[in-house]
Amino acid sequence: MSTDTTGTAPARPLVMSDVAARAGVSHQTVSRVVNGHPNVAPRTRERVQQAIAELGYRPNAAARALVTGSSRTIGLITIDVDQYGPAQTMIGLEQAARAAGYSLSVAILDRAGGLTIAEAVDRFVAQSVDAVVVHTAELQALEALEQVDPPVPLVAVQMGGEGLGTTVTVGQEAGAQLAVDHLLGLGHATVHHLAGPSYSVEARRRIHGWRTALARAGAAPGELWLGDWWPSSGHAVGTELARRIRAGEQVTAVFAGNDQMALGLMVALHEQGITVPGDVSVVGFDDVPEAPYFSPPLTTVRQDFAELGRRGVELVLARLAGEDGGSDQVEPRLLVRGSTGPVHD
Amino acid sequence: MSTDTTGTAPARPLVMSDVAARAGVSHQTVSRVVNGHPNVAPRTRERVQQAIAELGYRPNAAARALVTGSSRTIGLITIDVDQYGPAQTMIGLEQAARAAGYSLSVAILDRAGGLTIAEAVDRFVAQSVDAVVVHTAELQALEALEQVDPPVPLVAVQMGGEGLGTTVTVGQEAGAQLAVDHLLGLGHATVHHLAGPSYSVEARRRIHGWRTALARAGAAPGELWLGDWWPSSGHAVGTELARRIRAGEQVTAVFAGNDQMALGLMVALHEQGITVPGDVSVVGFDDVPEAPYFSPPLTTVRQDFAELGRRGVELVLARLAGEDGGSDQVEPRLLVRGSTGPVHD
DNA sequence: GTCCAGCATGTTAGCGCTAACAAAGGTGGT
DNA sequence: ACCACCTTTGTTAGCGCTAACATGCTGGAC
Repeated sequence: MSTDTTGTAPARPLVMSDVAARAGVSHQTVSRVVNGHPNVAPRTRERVQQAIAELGYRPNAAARALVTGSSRTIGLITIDVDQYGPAQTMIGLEQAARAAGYSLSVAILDRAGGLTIAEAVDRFVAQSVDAVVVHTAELQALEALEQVDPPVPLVAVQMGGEGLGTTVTVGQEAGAQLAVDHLLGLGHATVHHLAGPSYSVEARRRIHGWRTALARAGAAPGELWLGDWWPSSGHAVGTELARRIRAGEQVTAVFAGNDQMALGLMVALHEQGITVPGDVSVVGFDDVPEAPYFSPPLTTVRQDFAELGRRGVELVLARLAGEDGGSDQVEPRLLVRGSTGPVHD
Repeated sequence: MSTDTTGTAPARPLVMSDVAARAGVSHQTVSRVVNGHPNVAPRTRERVQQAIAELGYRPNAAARALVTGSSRTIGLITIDVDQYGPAQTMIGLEQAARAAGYSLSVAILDRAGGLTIAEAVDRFVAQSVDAVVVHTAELQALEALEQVDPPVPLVAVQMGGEGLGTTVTVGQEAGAQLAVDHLLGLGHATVHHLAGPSYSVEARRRIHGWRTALARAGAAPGELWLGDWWPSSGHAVGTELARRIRAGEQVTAVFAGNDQMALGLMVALHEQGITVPGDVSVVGFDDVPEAPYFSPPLTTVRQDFAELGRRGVELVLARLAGEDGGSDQVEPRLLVRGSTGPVHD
């Protein structure tokens, strides 16, 4: 791919003075061209650029990082990238970062505690990253984060914490409200909630939004169950729920904390002879690509995960430019499909 | 998290000579301790380590990279991390890399061509990464890769290409064979295949495995359809297939190239009144976490994606240690669930 | 006791780059 | 014609670290 007029691959890596020699200038002039400094004569600039192209020269990032103190790298601390949402956010982040000339270094936390947030931040600082983005909704991580005071900007994405400075979040409360209002609008007396695990800040905020929306509408409080985001937990809750419905309890609407739990729930209800949306309406959260192909197709609240990542980078750049950046929020929206319908009595 | 007996956060970043001064030794001795060199007196070593701990010193990675030419970073070029498999592989890679003391820098290709493989490799080389791992099954990327000759080890993961040097792959042919044999064993006359897109090397290898398995068993050749990995393409094929079945065609077994297409296919068949596995048996590929909760639960071929990532790092380390490493393969296995059954006539 | 091996530690140079300063050349106002 | 000033280019120093070499010391062989 690289133009190489000499015909041979350079054994020794090229350095700035190789380019300088070829262009007949000093290495400093090459540096000025590479970094786009203004005071270079157009003809000189052109000659240097040609030498760079002919040689296929690339500046050494380590040397540059050493002298400038900046590596043009953003460190991303994330978790659960095997889930659709976090993966999408990472994609959004990487692309926005690259567009701004930064590369992305990634540390993946695991619940087993192989790496703590503080360690990850520490590693990134030693790596001279220019900023750290933390993408997690874990309460524990959030608490740990408050202890950390890195010498570089730190931006939190999808965490609902207070006192954390720069943060981008999805409007979880608004999303929950959308789901609840939709179900109440269909005539359901109340809405029950299958929430994500208690260590998740997102889950907590959805619970809060759900409670608030019910209260605001004057509906009876619903029941709360906790899952772990995965289909199996939805399945377990669904099995128990079906038993209670057959025993005569009135449960007609469930708002699940994510699509995967909604899936498990619907399958369990179906296995037990409860129909969706005939007997029970179900709303999910996320809008994973499979959601339209569940049986029935899932009504859900879409989060724009990639946008979250892009906004995260925007905040990073703002902080790097010395601005405050403040905090930002991405708004979710409701997609009505086949898993919700009016109450049948 | 860091011990800080001075009580104040250091404004100026700590350098090696700060530690040296505190421990009463030269900066070189500190360097020796940090790098675990043998010829340091135990008492001196201890004193230095204590100074490091007290000060919270971390060596500057850029300076080290500059002088050693190694950044202890592995560059990962990947694609489709929003799919379960690639995301899992990335997790496996990151954890294995971190365990070996390397950090991971990530570049995400997109089909829109925002970044080419050659550019990504180039960027990583300029970043002084110690090795590059490419994780993609795109034919185009594979071809581009053959043009690239980076000055660092390059390991390909999940690409079935030849002439690419060090490679880790999942045994796609073996996986396809498992699926076909299972279906033939249930009495199906032949097996049709809903494959992934033609730019995918994995898809091609599964097609090859499927053809071979049918031929080896003496079964009639099946029909081939191409999808794009996503549920919607499976749905389109399923709709057409149902029409033909109702028109009297004999189609009783389909092997789908991944679980998501199998999902779309099953939903379409169901919508058209064709039962699974009563009328048609379906086998998927991947074993995504949702697969047991499809209707019916999906029989599928599990790939151990995380293992793929770990093996990739093993090969990188072998190459870095000067060994050949050769190539490696991870074997898939069949999980029989509810979407396959005997033929009904 | 002498000598040299071998260990512990210090000193120096330099990785490739950018920042700061220095020098040379050109321009325009008077 | 002269000087002030700006533009262009070059020279030098140093970022924080490791490698290579230098030094001083201890201890066993003879």
